[in-house]
Amino acid sequence: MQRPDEKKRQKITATAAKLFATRPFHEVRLDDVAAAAQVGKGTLYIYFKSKEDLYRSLIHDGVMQIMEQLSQSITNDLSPGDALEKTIRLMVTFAYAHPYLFELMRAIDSFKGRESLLPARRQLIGFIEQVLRRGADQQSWTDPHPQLTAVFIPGLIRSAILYGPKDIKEKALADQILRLFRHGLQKETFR
Amino acid sequence: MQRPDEKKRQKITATAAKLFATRPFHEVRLDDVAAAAQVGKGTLYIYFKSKEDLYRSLIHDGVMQIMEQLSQSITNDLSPGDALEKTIRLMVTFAYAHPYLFELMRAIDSFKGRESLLPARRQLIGFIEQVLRRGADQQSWTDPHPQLTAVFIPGLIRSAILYGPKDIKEKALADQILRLFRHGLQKETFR
DNA sequence: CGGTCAAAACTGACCCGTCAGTATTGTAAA
DNA sequence: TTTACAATACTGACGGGTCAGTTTTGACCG
Repeated sequence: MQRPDEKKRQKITATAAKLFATRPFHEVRLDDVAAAAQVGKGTLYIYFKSKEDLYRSLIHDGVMQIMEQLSQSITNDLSPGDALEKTIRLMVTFAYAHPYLFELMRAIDSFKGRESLLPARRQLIGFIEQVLRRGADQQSWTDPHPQLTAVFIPGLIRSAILYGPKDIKEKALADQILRLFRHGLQKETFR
Repeated sequence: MQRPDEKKRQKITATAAKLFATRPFHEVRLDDVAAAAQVGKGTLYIYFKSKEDLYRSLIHDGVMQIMEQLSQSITNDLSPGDALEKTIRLMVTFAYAHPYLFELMRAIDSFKGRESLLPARRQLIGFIEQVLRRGADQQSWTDPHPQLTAVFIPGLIRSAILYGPKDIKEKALADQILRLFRHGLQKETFR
C-alpha cells in the first residue's frame, strides 16, 4: 500500500513553484506541471484539490517556513534592536535561498474577489508587528504605525528582489534595509 | 461619429481597470468589460488588439501618468529634501486617487509582453533614482545604493495599499514613509 | 519465503464547459 | 443612404478536471 508520498508532493511543489514563478497563473498549464514533475496529471489531483489550491499551497508552505524560522530564532531575550536585525536578515536570507517565493507572491490576490488574504501572511505580518511593538514599548524606537511598518518589510524585500539591480548581494540588501530603519538616509548616527 | 474617440477609449480603460483590479486576469470576462463600459464587445477590438493588450495598456497609461506628473512638478530648483518629499507625496496621492493601478501592478511583469512594460517602469525608477542621487551629490544625505532605494519607494506604497491596514489615510502613509527616509525609526531628529 | 489479494496510488486519454475573438444584424443618427 | 456602433450570435481552441484502467504496495497466510 502507498501512502500519499511526501517526497512526491514536494517534487510537485518544487516544480510547480518554478513554473508559477515564471509565468502568471493563467499561463501555467497543469499538463506542463505534471510533465515537469514527471507525474501523471491525475496525480496532481490526489495531492491538490485544484489548480488554485496548488498555487495557494505553494505560497502557504513558503510563508509557513519563514514563520517557523522566525519564531524559532527571534526570542524575547533578544534586545528589540537585535530582534529587528535578525528578523530582517533572516527574511532576506530566505528570499535569496528561495528565489521563487517572492516571485510567486506577485499574484497573491483575492481570488474570486474573496478577501481571503492568506492567513499565513497575516500571521507573518503579525509576528513582525510584535517585534516592532516591543521596540516601541521599550523605548528603543518610536513607530506611529507598527502595522504599516510591518508590511513594509516584506514589501521592501519583494521590490528589491523583483525590480532591484540584479547584481545586488544578500548582505547589501539587508544592510540597506537596516540602514533605512536605523537612521533613514541620514549620514551617520549614534544610537 | 468618428472612429478614434478618446472619450470612449477612456471609458473602456476606466471600466476595465476596475474589473482587472477586482479579480485576477483570467477571471475577467471581456463580455463583462464591454457591458460595464456600455460598449459592444467588438468595439474593444477597435481600441485594443487583445485582452492582454488592454491589460498592458492600463498599466502603461498609469505609469506614464505618474511619470508626467513627477517630471512636471519635480524641478531642479527644489532642494533635494523637498524633491524627495514631493516625489513621495505625489506618488502616494496618485495611489489613492487611482486605487486600481497598484492592484493592477500585481502582475506587471508576468505577461508574455511584459517587456513592453519594463521601459515605463524603468523610466519611473530612473527618475526617482535621480532625485536620490542629487541629494547624495549635494550632501543632503548618503545612500550607498540609490537604485535600490528607488525601487523601495513604489514597493513601500504598494505593500501599504495592498496589505496595510485598510483604514490608513493618505497623509499618514506619506508621513510614515517620509519619516522612514528621514530618520528611520529613531525617536527624533534635527536634520 | 513465495503467493495471493485488497486497497490505495497513479496514469493519461478524453470530455465538455468556457471564452477570446469574429461575424452578423438591427438601429439611430447624420 | 450611409456610417458607426451596440447588441448578439457564433465558433473553435483550449485546458481544467475526471475516471476507467493499470501498477504498486504491504499485509496476511501457508
